[in-house]
Amino acid sequence: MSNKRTLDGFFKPAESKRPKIEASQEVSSHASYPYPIPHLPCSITDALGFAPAAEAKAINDQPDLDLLHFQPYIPKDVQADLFKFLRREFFFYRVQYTIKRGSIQTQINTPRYTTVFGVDETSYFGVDGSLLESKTKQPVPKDRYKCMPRPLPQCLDVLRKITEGTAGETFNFCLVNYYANGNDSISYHSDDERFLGPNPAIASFSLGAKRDFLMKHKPAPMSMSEPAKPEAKPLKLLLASGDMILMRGTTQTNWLHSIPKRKGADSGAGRINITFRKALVRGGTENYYQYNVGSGGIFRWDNKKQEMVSWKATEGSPTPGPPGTVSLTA
DNA sequence: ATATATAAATGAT
DNA sequence: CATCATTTATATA
Repeated sequence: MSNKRTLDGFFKPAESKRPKIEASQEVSSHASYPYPIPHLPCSITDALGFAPAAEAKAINDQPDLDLLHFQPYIPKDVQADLFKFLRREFFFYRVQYTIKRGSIQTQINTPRYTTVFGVDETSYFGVDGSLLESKTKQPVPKDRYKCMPRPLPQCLDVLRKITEGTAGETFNFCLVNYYANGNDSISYHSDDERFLGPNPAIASFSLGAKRDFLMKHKPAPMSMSEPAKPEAKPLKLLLASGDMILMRGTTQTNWLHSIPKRKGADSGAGRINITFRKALVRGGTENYYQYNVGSGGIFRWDNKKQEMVSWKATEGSPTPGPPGTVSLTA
């Protein structure tokens, strides 16, 4: 289609206003994706060259705590575009399960949307997108994984590389969470799974709505009767769009963190959280895909409804976005 | 089975 | 009422 202005177009201001972000023609495709994911628009990629946009504030004045807070990391002028791009292009899952409370079955909707990319260090993706063994460079046996690992799409891989440079660490996994509103949350936990190794570094990005991030030291193991320890007050950080926190050292083994539910002001706005981490062994891959993808359906952002809607995997109807040339892999 | 994890429910300010 | 801290219930390893 031609970009020449027509008389018709002249009287349609909506047409000229629309493309705020230049659409990228290329996409990341992979057999494990429900549909191809567009590459990052170069306006965003270019701006990311200036990241980190601020020097980090070190937060290490408490026992076993070692973290850096970049406010922001993503340059201000593209932070909103990046948020919208990712929310629009990614496929999400809302893991649900049922439990019995007393006698009544209740359905639990995991209070956030999730999606995940990556594979642990024992494997990597070849240029054609196939999984290879790190050790032998041979194809991994078909039954090695119960899940189907997904390579990072280009748009995340760009961010990954920049983050690796800042952190002085390498990452092979990317977890993406979407907190649709103040009712979405995650309760206190640590990212201290064994498959991450002893002192995992985790880079966590915030985009979209501001949310509180609470951290508290793990309770000391209860010893016999005597020492009732006074629990220290949780540390509260307000995470804004474009911020990044790098958690390292002994932080994960000794601290818990959470995103609590929030009412009021920002409660209607969505927040995307992106974490980069490194899984060392197979178990990490299985775990992450099990708990962040599960077996439920796909959700996508509906710009008209301004909410996540379940996405029908009807044949051949891929992205609402522009069809482009297909790159072989991320 | 003991321990850990997670979200809901409850109680307090 | 919103937030915070604690407890409860269940699941899973």
